[in-house]
Amino acid sequence: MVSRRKLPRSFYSRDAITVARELVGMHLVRVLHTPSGAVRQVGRIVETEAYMGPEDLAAHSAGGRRTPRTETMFGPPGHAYVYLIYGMHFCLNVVTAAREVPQAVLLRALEPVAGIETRTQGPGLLCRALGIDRSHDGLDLLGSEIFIARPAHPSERPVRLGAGPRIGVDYAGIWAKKPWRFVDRSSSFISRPLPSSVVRKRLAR
DNA sequence: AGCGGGATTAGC
DNA sequence: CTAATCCCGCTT
Repeated sequence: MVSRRKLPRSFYSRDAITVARELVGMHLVRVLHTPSGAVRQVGRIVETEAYMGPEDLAAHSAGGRRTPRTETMFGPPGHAYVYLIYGMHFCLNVVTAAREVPQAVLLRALEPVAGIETRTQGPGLLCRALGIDRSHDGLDLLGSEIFIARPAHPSERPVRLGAGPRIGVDYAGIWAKKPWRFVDRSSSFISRPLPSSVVRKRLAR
């Protein structure tokens, strides 16, 4: 039963970098409760990004900025932070750390496992495929609508973790260069390949 | 009130 | 490379 493997609050009660690394390979589960039953979608998380809060200029919570939009990030860990970007796409994040510590992990891509019919390679596409929007902001990820679980069969393909700079945050100066984007290098479903310099560095070892 | 821009995507 | 599209955060 998947629910027994649902990640506990303690998993999210750590810094965003740690959570972002460990979320790669986990299963994101979306359950649509309809009058005629429940529809379950499952995707393997293959790409994440950590946003470290006040000091991280790439984060929405940079400088401790607390506004109606970012309020959820200041709340307890293990909840969904969903925002609208470019007037047309939603992005799903997982709140981490602790109350008053506005850190989060952006879920950037999934590899379909069950019930996913459209592309999930990119944060906007991921939300579109799972029907996630601003109405899910603040949702508890230990609930039954959206949650994350450890794969039922650990014997499946192992994660080959790779890291590189985060996407689309060039305005953040040195923070844009931190290797806080994590991908499963064994997956062909990430939104974009890691920079060649990173790959070269890894191969050179 | 008004204004500028964005943790993206698709299309030329 | 650029348009699309609109909410939000900050300035007047």
